Amino acid sequence: MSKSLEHAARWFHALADETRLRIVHRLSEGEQCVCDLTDVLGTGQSLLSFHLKTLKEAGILRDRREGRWVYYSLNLEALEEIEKLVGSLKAMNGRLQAALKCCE
Amino acid sequence: MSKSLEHAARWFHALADETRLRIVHRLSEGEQCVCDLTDVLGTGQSLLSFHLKTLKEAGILRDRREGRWVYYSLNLEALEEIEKLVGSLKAMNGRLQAALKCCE
DNA sequence: TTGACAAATCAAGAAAAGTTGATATATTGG
DNA sequence: CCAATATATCAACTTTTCTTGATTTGTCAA
Repeated sequence: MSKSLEHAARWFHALADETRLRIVHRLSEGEQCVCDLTDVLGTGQSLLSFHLKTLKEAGILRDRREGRWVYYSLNLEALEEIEKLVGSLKAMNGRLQAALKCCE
Repeated sequence: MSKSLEHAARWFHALADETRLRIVHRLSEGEQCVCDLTDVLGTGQSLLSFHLKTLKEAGILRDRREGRWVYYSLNLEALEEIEKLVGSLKAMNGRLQAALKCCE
């Protein structure tokens, strides 16, 4: 755990922003090119680029260039790891609860 | 989803810090009083208080006063919701993949 | 090759979050 | 009630992150 803390924190930080969550949600429908994501933000293109970079560097998105366009998609492995991590945080606690329940 | 985005972002933000993850990890062993958590941080007590507050306000921790001491514990429901949320982000994508696989 | 479009990068400023030390509040034991 | 201990809050400061507009890079089509 201790070594992966930094990594985990980076994951959560990447998800800790409404706009980025909106992007991830959009991409959960499947791969999309940047140009199709522009409407997610009311504002400038550079900001979208910034958020995409943040998510990509955290390992949550992958990108792929195809001619003029760049396509982004979710990295499902990362999301799975995050899901497991969250699960593991409550896991031990749950076990303790269960253990206590049996001894009431 | 759209209405809960802000809430979700607050959850992830609360978890987007190594120290707070360390606290959560500690608490996954069960409820602990603040005084037992002081060693999680190398530094001052007010900082610990700040991080606990951040986690509590995000709904991830509960607190309970018992005499002079305040005990913090995980809010398992919140962690479960977070886990489900992360799962749902990859879910549709997974379904699409599965759907495609069957038609190869 | 040039012009047009997609996307990334950069620099500068604004906003938010983290950190620190000092002080306040609450509770209990003496 | 007073002194001691646990925890929270506050104000000031530092650091990080977000946002914007301008510039750059890459790719294609004419």
